[in-house]
Amino acid sequence: MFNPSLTQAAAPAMNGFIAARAAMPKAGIAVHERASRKLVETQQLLKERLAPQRRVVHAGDVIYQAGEQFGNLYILNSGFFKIVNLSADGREQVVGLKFRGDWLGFDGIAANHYSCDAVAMDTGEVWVVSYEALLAASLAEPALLQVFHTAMSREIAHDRDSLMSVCTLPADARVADFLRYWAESLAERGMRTDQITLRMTRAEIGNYLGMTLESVSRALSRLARDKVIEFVEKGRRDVQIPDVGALSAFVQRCLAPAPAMLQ
Amino acid sequence: MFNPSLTQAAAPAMNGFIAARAAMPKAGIAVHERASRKLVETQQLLKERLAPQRRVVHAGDVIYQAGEQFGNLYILNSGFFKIVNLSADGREQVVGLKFRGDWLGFDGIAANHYSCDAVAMDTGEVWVVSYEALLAASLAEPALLQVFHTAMSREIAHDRDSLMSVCTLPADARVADFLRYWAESLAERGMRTDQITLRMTRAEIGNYLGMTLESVSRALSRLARDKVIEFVEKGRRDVQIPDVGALSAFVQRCLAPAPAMLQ
DNA sequence: CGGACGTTTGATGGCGATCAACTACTGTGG
DNA sequence: CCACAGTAGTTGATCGCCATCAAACGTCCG
Repeated sequence: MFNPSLTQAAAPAMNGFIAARAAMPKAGIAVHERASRKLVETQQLLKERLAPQRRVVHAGDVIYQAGEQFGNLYILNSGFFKIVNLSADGREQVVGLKFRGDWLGFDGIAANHYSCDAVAMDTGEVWVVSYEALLAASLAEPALLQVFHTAMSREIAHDRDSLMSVCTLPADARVADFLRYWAESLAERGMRTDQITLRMTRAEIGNYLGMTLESVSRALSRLARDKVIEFVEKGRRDVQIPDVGALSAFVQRCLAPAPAMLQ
Repeated sequence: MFNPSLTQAAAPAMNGFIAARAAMPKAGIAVHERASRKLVETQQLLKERLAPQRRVVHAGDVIYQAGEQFGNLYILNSGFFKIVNLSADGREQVVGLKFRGDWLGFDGIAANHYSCDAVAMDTGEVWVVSYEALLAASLAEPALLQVFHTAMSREIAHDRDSLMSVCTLPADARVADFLRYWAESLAERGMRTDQITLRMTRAEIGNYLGMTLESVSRALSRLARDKVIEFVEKGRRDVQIPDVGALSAFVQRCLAPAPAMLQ
């Protein structure tokens, strides 16, 4: 893992757009406010036009599982979900995390059955929408289709980012990037990000990031030692993140080839 | 990498459906014929209802790149593409491979600009369809929408499988699984699978699989030594795969904890 | 023919997996 | 209330896979 190998074959034509996004300063806050408002609007639209069945879930509840007949899409109104992929030989892999406003069940459309398990990690509420009903309703309200496509598109884009993290970052950086992602996700939804409660065990985080629970634990200890995060007293499940930017900086530090001692 | 760690936390409730799919015997051929026919029908539908602009591409051509304004979706009618993700700090990662019938550009819908580069790896033809035009046309022909959603859904499902491979398989198995995926992709499209031409360098394959080009090379040598694949004389770019099943078996062998010498 | 590029193969080292021991929190029953 | 599992997390010691470095070879193309 952690191979800048392609770079040695194809020169990385550094992209101005991408670089600009990274350089984005404190404008992030305004961006998050806008995103958060948009989310509320979208949820409102869905509620009005689809009148979805609401379903309360608790940690451990499975909302659909691999192999089950497809039919519904689920919109997460509160709580957290993990998406778990299963292989024929019994391997299991956390392939996604879902927050408020995210949709679940897209993977079922193509094959007409779901290909993953969707498991609640906390108390929450999901809205159940039949795929057929969504299509029908979107004839009257095209904005529904737009919302639906946007959710799918976001999922695709994020899955690619996940793959990139796993393929190009060393273990410590992956954990830092994971925390950054989690904090970003909360921020976009207008939630606090300075103190977050990880709803996953070290084993689950490790599985998601392609490493062992011990490595996750060590990485977190290292992050705490470097004051990038801080553990809240009594219980290592809560993490304080004074500065999300410090997490990004930590990732970059992991990628830096050598400290460049002199000069 | 290569961690069955989650299993130690959450018992893998082995899923009958998944197991059944793996056990699928020679029925695969019929499945592929059906898929291939379906593909032709779908392409026909798209051609008739959308009258897409056709564009011939050659190896190296970039059909869209990260940051570019979104507007079009692209349907691959022939040839091969790679999708390359770029990070702000210059890392680049091959996050997807596209074959005939696949769509490109979904990642642009959400943010209204593409987030990856789409690069041709061979001569081919893509059909250019404006997203707006697609939505408009699908009012008259709902089947278009179904085709579109199916393509997105398949992409999501496959991205998850990729993540699982990278996270749970050791290097040799990843390469074997990659070849199996490539052969499967060709088979589904009615193409020959016994002899395939990899249109990627070892460095590109390695990048896609999260390992170095040297590891890819060694893995291929090992596969050849075990007679799972065979190199065609003159040029290590062509690979013969006498039996795709042998690749799956090789993956399982890599996962098997110990040879279990006795008994 | 020479240079660029892709590939193979060997030698070595380091990151992270594995194994193991210990601590801390939680809930259960005496 | 405490004893107690049982679960989750931390930390250390060791090992092995794979990255890295290095050298050589084959192929392609000017």
